[in-house]
Amino acid sequence: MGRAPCCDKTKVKRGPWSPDEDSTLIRFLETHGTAGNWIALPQKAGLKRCGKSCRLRWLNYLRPNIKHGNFTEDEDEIICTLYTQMGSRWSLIASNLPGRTDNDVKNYWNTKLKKKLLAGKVISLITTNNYINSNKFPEKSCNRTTPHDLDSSISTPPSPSTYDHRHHHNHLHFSSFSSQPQMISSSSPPPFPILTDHMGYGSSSTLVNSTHEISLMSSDPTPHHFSQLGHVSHEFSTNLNNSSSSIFTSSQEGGSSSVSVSADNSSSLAMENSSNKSLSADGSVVHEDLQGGVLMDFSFGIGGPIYNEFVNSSSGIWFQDQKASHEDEAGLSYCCYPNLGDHQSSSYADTKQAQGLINQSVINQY
DNA sequence: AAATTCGTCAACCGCTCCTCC
DNA sequence: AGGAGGAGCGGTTGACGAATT
Repeated sequence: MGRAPCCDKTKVKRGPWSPDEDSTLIRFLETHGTAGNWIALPQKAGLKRCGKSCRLRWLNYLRPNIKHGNFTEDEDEIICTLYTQMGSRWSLIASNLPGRTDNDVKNYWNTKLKKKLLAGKVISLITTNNYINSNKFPEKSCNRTTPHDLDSSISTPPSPSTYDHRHHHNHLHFSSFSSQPQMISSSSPPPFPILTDHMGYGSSSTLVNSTHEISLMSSDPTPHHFSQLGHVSHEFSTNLNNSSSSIFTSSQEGGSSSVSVSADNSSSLAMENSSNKSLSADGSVVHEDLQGGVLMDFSFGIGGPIYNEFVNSSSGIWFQDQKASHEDEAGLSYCCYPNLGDHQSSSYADTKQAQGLINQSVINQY
């Protein structure tokens, strides 16, 4: 037997509030206050609303000194800092931002700040890693995020009791497949840049090894079997000892993506995409010089921009498509597992195959 | 120009927390 | 101590305008 609902849902009005309702609520609250009982308030005020709805309307919209929109850089910073420290405790975070409501902060985080931070973090992460000149693979690790843990790829806030600030310094933290987030520091220097692109529908990837050779890998139609392509129809350079080399691949939608890899001592990678529209709206990062990191895939032609994918070579990062454009693509995720040797995959057409492969490999190897 | 997709955000839902009796 | 019920919270939904195809 469940708990009785707070009001009769069939007898209360729902949906957007009218100006009349707003003024009725404001007048009542200014005169009487809540009298410590929101549930009884609508009846007293003459509103055909649920008490909870009244409370929400007042707290999030009508009460004095509410600020809407236009979060400042300072506020961004506060939100990011507090989110890192305490997670999605929106009311607590909002209490540090005068005039902001928990709902506002939550919406802002979910719609804008998360993406902004993600892009920034990726740059930050990549900037901290200098791995073109490294020639050793990191220790075995299985740092992964689940497709549902996009937040985790930014930084999974641990529970306050276990959080150790010493480990939170300019590294991404990943949670494993276990339901409980884990703090795993990506302290091992990543080995080599690895990039993948979706040349055609099958999985393909480009692997840059310690001698700066590039291998283009592709899966045949059979899952679990990857083989090195004998040849590729894409122009690429096999010599990264030059100060600058380029790899050209084609995106699925026909636009061509150009990745310039500079393998000189500065260990920088510059990337650009000649198909502007295939960049995500918030993908300005691809125009920046990235230190020792490689952008994976630029976009999929599935009806809209997606988050750009990056890989930190010591840790796979899962990125999830935004809202599915097509039903059967709902919840797609892309993955990269640099620590699994040659097996790289990100093409959405075989995500499930890759996932199966990766999961098996993980079981076998870790 | 119309259709489709995306982004935003107010509002809702259901759960836990807290207080009072 | 424990049960009832209101308050508070965080996740999610859905309407709607904007942007894109």
